[in-house]
Amino acid sequence: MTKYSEAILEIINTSMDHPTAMQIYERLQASYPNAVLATVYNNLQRLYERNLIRRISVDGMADRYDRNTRHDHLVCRKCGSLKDVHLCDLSGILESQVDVEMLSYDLRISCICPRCAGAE
Amino acid sequence: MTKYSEAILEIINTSMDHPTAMQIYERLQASYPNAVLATVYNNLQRLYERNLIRRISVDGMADRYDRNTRHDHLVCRKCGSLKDVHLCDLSGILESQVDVEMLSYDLRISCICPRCAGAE
DNA sequence: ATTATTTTTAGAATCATTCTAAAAATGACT
DNA sequence: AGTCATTTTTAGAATGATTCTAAAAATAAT
Repeated sequence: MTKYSEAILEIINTSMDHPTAMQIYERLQASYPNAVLATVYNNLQRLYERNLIRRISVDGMADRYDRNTRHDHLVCRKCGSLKDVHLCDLSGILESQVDVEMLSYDLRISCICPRCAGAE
Repeated sequence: MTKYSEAILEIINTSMDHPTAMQIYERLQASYPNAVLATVYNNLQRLYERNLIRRISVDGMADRYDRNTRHDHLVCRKCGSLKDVHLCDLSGILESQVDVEMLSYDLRISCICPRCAGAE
């Protein structure tokens, strides 16, 4: 764990808003003004491979990063915004239905967020 | 529904391999050799908005498209390959736990595909 | 038929992300 | 504390999927 890894992991673990690489980069500037965007990407990739963070890809938008805690997401079908939601753990149910080793699962519920619903 | 919409929807509905826009474009060439890639993107976008097809974004790869039937996916954590899997319908369970209108849900099970598991 | 709307086209533009190669930092082992 | 190997950082270029633009064509509406 280098200082950048630590700092980036910390940012993700304390952010509630599913930041993009760019947003993480901006937040990192506060403590490391000389860090470079490529470093953020490098570290995000490594943290992801080590399974320390989650990555959420929604079409058309930059990937977003999230703490690796058990929770699910509401995804707005219009604007792509994410919201955490804590549903029951489905691991057991799913594991019994799948014949490969399940590393994790990702559940996204598609909906229209209040903001988009309001803007009709 | 224009001829391109129809043809592209048909391609997606009869493809079992989660094709990318480029692959759909290539397959479309068989019946419409003059069609253009932008047309494929335009139509994919429209079909998606009309909820006639599914779109699957996995980080780092081109989006893939899929029939809009109830099924879930195994996603290889290494190579990103997709495989259909038919798990029980969770709509009921989920709907009761969420306080917004659920349009649909997307469940991905992360695993290592046989090919990647073999290549150690 | 005329007008309005939607779709297609070609190519440029965008933009997130990855790549490259060199420099720096770190770690391992004497 | 010195050498060698490995990992990380850096700057900037390159990539590549997707979107945008503006004009032409097709389609639908009146």
